Amino acid sequence: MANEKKNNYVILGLLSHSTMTGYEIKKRLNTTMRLFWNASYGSIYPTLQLLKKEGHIISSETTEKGRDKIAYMITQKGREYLREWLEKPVVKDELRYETLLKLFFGNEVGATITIEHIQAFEEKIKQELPFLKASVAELKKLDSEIAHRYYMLTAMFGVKTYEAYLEWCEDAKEYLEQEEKISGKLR
Amino acid sequence: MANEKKNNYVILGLLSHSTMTGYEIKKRLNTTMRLFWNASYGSIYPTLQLLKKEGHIISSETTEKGRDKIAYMITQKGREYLREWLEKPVVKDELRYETLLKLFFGNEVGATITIEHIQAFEEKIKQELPFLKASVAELKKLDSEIAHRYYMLTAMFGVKTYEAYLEWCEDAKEYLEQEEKISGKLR
DNA sequence: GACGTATGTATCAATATGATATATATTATA
DNA sequence: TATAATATATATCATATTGATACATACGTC
Repeated sequence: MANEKKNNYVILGLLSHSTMTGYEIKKRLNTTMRLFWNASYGSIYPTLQLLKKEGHIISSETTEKGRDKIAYMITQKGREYLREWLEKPVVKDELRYETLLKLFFGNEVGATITIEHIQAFEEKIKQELPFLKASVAELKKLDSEIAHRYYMLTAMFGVKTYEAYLEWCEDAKEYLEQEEKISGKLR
Repeated sequence: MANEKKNNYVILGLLSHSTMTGYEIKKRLNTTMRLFWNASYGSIYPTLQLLKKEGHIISSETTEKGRDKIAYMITQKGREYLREWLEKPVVKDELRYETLLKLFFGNEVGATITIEHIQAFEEKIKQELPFLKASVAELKKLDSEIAHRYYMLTAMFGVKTYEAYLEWCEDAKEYLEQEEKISGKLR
């Protein structure tokens, strides 16, 4: 098996929820899904064209007030292709924390700079957490609509992990501040 | 600015710790760093050749018992190049949870299959967590060696997040099992 | 009327993956 | 003691993906 082209499934998945344009797909990835996936325009538009050629989706072009837009809809064939993949076990979760990478090599630049990286990470998480919590609260109200319950799972995941991140940030900063004192004394 | 070529820094970072072969670099990524980064042979070997050409590393070839190996060592220039990057703020942490992706589209295949994905995720985490905890315990003993303290930070991160993952797995399964009952009744 | 932001589609060089090929060394197993 | 499996070691390549950029219209606001 060659390279898997996950984008096929990401796009089909979103189109299984509703008809969308490429632009709207990107917006979903940047909002609802930002916690666990991303894809660039450079992969979205070509993939849409391929999926269409393969009969997994169909398109309908409209001109709204002078601006062209192409909305895509999943076909039965596309739905089956998606399901096949969804039923297969997960191959690999792929995490690339640039923050942790810089931390891991932190000895090269010292505790002060490393603490700054942790601080920046903490601030970003603190900023996003309230929105995640608001999502969970709102989704709770829509509990009876089964489709929303799968979104809920990912939002719950976000809250749990983000809270763990924040706990770690405090621990990590404290741990490094000890070092700063030690190496400060030695100098 | 074009594409950043993070592999440059990953490799230089590892070589800042000690002299290594390409194979050893890959092994580190698969073990110590697996929690937060990965890179393939297909990028490691070409990058080593490029870094050498740019004077960021030097190589020494040896033939040990008929098997060739090329060990790479970081230069002063390489160290400065690495430091420059380490001092810059983090651009973006990139998380691609295939598990969450399949969950998010779970409505297409239903609760039973989705629970299986959660179960598989949980088992993987449960298997790895003890090793992470053992790392933390061992690194605690080496506390006085400052270089190890940065590794410790990432191991601590692993323990905190993995424990959060496990809590979420229980919540998520319970949440979905409710649905199974509901839709079971409706059928 | 000008400026910034949002909607919308598209392309491309640079980068990275995953598979595969090729060899030798070491360890386990029959 | 053969032999199979696994570990060490380097390398290449088709395919996938990013990040940047280009182009154009629409809308809000100062």
